[in-house]
Amino acid sequence: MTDKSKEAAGGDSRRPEIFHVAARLFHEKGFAQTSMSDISAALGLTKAGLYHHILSKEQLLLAIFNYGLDLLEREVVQPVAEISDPEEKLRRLIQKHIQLILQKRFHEITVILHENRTLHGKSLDQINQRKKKYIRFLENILADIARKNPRGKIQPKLGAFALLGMINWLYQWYNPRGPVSQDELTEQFTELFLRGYGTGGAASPSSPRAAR
Amino acid sequence: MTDKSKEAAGGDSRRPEIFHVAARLFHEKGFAQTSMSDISAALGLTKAGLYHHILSKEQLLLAIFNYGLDLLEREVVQPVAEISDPEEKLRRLIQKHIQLILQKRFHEITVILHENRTLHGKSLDQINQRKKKYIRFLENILADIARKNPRGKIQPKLGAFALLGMINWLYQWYNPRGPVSQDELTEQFTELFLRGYGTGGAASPSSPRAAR
Amino acid sequence: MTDKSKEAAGGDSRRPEIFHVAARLFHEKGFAQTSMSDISAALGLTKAGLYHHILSKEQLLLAIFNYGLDLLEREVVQPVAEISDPEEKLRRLIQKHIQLILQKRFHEITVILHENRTLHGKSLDQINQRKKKYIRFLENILADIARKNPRGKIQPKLGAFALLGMINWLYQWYNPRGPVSQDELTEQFTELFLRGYGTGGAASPSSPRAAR
Amino acid sequence: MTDKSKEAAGGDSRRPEIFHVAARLFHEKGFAQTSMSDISAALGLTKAGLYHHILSKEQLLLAIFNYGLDLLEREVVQPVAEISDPEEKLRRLIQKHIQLILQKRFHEITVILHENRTLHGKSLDQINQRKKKYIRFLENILADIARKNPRGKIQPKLGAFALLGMINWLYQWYNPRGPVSQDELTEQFTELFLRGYGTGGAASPSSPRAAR
DNA sequence: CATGAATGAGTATTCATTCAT
DNA sequence: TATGAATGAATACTCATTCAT
Repeated sequence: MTDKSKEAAGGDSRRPEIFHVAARLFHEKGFAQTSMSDISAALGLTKAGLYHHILSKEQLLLAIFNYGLDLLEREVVQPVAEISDPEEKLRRLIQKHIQLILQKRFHEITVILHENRTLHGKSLDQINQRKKKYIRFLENILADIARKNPRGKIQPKLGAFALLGMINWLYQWYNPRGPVSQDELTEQFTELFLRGYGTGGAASPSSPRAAR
Repeated sequence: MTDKSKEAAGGDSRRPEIFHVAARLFHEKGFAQTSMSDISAALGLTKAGLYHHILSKEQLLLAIFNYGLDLLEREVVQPVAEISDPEEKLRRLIQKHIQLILQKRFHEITVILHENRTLHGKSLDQINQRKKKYIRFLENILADIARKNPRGKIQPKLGAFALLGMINWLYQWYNPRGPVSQDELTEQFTELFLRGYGTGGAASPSSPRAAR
Repeated sequence: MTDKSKEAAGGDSRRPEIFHVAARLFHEKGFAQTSMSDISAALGLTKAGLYHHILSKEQLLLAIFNYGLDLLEREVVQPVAEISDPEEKLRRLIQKHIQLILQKRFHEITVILHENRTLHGKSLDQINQRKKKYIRFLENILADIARKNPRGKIQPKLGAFALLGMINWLYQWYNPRGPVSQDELTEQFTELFLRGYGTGGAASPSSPRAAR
Repeated sequence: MTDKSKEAAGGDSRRPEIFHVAARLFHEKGFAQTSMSDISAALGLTKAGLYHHILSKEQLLLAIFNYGLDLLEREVVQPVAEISDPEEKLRRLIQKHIQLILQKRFHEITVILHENRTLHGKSLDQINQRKKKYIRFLENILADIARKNPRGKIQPKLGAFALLGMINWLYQWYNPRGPVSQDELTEQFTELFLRGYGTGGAASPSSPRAAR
């Protein structure tokens, strides 16, 4: 509220730009290999100028983490939560999660995935809690499906981590300008996971369009 | 014989120990956040003493990468290559790859998975070639299965990366002292992927025992 | 304006002081034996503070070289170039060159003479070109004299290097507070070289006064 | 006399080779930039092996200095001392000194000229005394000439340093494979200096042959 | 004689951060 | 807001030298 509002979101219009540029650099070179000089230069600021907007390098990383997790909640969790059918929920979650990783604020998400061991103490705890919340959200969907469909033998927890592994690993290899389109990718990953988990193998009516 | 023996494998009995300790530290703190002082202290050496055995921090990382990829070839590729039935090949690869990540030289493998953007130039090229060789090995198995079993609709390339994502992501969450045993994990991941990829869902005769 | 102003000349008022102090230390102890710590301490700065003004030790040396060669051009070449009579040109060059070595920015010039093998690559090429330009300037004067005065049998090139050796060697032995005054030195070196090269031995009207 | 005779010359046949190789490296890269590793590698020894022959890097440099000054005395001073005519003495000294610098043990002599500020304390004093002895030897010759030939007005001390400057500077620029032969160089430098100093300008009967 | 292993002190350089202006 | 100057602590790496074997 006061002028010292570096931590609060209010009144600093350059902060989203700073987060995004920093996230891009953290993604490209790694957090430890990116200097505050790199970031300020990429922003057209001096080092001291950058410090007018942020408190420290670690707080900057924390802000990026929270920004990325905000996106995850807004772009994946919220739309999915509004759906009632569990299988349809899962289909949509896969589609939206892939979409998030591949298109929206790619760098912020990648930093979350890669700079796992970088945060410490309270910051780390806070982030881990938000991550766990998402995992439980996914686990619950899988448990609902399993209840309706006793054919499957996969534990929801293992299914959840398998699915997250499949999707999160994308940042290590998937090239959006390569031969596999995002729609194709989404369709095949959905098919692979749903059939593997023991849910109806046929493609659902909600055929994946990369809804934007 | 000369000082150059740092590059050759011969006659430096402390090198394996150095690799393992360094790999553990790189895994725990990250490559960039681990100082040569950390490594030498963990080895009970001075910094200069450590440099008697290695050429540079980057060469040390490269050596660890190659050591880990040697393990992958010896412990996963070679045993699997001797099998003839494609589906049996895949089952064994999943089992052996999980085993490698969870038990054998855990740190070396984790460093390979995590410190992707750290190497540069020729070292990076060399490592990437070895990685691609493994991916092609897995793709070929999947293609063989698809040929025998036209029911599946998953492209071998996407299947390969999905499987690698599932398994490699383990290092981010799996706790060997947690409630899920390694056998259980192996069984469920095998079931999930094989059924999802479109191969016979019934458990095969080679029920997974974490063969040691 | 940006951090890049290290390379440009503008707006860093401490740079001349830094050059001079560094040149003094390089002269006294040699480039390799002078540490950046020595230089920063002599300037009343920390090491990191020194690096705020310069890019590297090698760039610092290069800057000193160029500064010294600037002096040579301003204090020797330009005044001499305005004279028309070749013999008078030579007398003035000897006087001015001795003056430069013994009085003006002694250290900068000495570093140029002594730290010959220290620069590398492009920096070395650039400096060598500037040096060669001066040698050709002197050679041309000697060639002009030889044309007018066919008595002499000394090749201009050998004459030039002999003269440069005589004068540049001064930094190895001449003590300004010793029994030989700078005027006396100038007079005798002029006499020795002109008579030896085969030009009129009588003292010229421009009797050497160490003009300041 | 005992086995500890590292300092004495006796009983270590590899020492001359070591001196020469070290002198070459000191000349090429400078004393401070040459590591004991460089030297031992160039000799095909280990570092510790090198230390069986020498006491320290500084003692090694001192030994090279003394070796070079031994050469100067043997190859220049002794032959010249046997001549009686002063002018002939001077001619021969010029010829022999140039010869020493350009052919015989080039590196040892160059190190003496260049690594002036490197020695300290007693070693420096000892070397400086030997150097001064040579300068006085040359000064005496010039004084003898001046006594016979009152035409000259150059002080012997200044003449001596001028001549040493001309000749010693050769190591900075003269290329033995260039267009100027060593005989030509010797002849022209002799002519230049003798005429300049005020001694008979005509070439003497002892025309310079690069006596080997 | 020779060596592999080791070291204490030092080197140039970088970095996140601060502060007077 | 912004900056130029500055810093304390750290970083990867090197070096001359020693010593048990």
